[in-house]
Amino acid sequence: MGKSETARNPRTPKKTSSAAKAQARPARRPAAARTETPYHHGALREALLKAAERVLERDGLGGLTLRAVAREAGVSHAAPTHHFGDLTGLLSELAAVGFRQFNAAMASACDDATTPLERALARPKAYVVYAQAHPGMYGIMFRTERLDYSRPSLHEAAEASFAGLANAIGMMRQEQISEDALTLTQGAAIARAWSMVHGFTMLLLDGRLKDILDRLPEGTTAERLLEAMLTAPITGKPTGP
Amino acid sequence: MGKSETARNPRTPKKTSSAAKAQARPARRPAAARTETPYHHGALREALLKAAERVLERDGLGGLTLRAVAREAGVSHAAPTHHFGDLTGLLSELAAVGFRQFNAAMASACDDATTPLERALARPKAYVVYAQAHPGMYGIMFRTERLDYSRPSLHEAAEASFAGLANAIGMMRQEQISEDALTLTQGAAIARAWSMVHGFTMLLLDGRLKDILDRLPEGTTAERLLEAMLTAPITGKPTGP
DNA sequence: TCCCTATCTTTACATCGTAAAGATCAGATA
DNA sequence: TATCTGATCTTTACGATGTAAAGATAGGGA
Repeated sequence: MGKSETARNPRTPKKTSSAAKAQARPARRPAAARTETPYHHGALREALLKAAERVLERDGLGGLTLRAVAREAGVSHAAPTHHFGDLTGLLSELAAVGFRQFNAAMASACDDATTPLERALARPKAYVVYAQAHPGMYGIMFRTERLDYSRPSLHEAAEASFAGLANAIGMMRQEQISEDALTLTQGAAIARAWSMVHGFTMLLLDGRLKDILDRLPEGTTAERLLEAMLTAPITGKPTGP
Repeated sequence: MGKSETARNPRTPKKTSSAAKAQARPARRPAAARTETPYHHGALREALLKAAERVLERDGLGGLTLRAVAREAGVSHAAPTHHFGDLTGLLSELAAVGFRQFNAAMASACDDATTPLERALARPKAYVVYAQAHPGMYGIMFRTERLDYSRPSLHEAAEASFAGLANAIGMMRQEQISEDALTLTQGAAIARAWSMVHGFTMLLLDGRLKDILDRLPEGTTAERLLEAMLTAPITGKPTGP
């Protein structure tokens, strides 16, 4: 507290004497042996992303700033610029990390399912479980407006996420989902599944389902409500509000 | 461009001479006759909310700052503080305005419906139409994290919105929705309807449904997709080719 | 050995939210 | 009528943020 913006291992700022140089850091830095970061970090990009994840979990979306991330990584506040350009760049790369985590969680959940009902519910449940476990990351992925989907890493990760969803819907409907054309029914099925789970998750994270949950039978959990929501019988009429 | 933060009708800053006073503004301000704002605005609170709405439509969520709103209203940057406390206060009151607009649009749309199918689809369609017409306001209502629901105006407006939704579900299911208790089936129906429409809207506004829409038959609109999404059975086998 | 380029730091600036103190006005009070 | 008081608005100030630009430093090839 009270430290002036940067707190590295103190280094002589002006002197370029090679003696001080040799004393201050290892002569050659033998491939990730030192934990003390020298002037050139070596893997600052990854370090910044991990620092950003820590800041996000600790301080939430509002606390995730370029300077806070740089502070957490122990570098100057302008260091991230060289690796991510601007805040949008950092957020986009972080969102890409999130999408990859997310996709991995999905794939893992689907592998564990055996019965058809389990296979149908595994994905949406994993979706909500991930969001609840990483609300900050989910916010980066789906709440932030400052994302640049033209960045290849983010584009690919998000695309993979969508492809996984479309594929799951196709599996459930026992038909092949074409890459370049969809019937209205297919599109509606995908949009419905995605909208339902995504909407449920956002409302849940925003605390807007609290009123409903409180009025449900004692001890009804969000997962149980999700399950009921997904498996409810058709009432005969359209399902809109 | 380049004006130094505040631009009111120029006023003598130090002189308190009553002659200059009489010249600079009307003697009594006869109940909203002058458009030139005197020192005491008279209705600054409402003026700030309208200014905020303009800024939101013009510059989007990212451009909506306390200082921008004050600028738009033609007052000093600290003037909003007295009426809204802080940024959270302004956003919350603006969100309340949005919820009231939203509720009015819903009610109006339901009134126009005649057939049962129309009655079922009127609300979700109006929901999406409102969000598309006022994406900034929808963002304030559902995307912002800085909202204070303990403020009565926001709490009531949002509560009314939810009550309208629950009521519509009750009407459709032809049963009374109790105020203090819900069956799991009822809760699931409400959560499903809300999640579906809210999720669809967010995905649509974020441009995430663009891929789907592009792959659908030529000229399929978002509304048509929404309709198909709402009128098709939830689970089951493919109903078409 | 020397220079070149990528990487990181320092410095600077405009903008933002917020707090505090000063200016101004409307109406009550005398 | 004159003064006082509280509400309203402005001015000033401060720390934090994103971003640009210039300086410092290393690593690797000429």
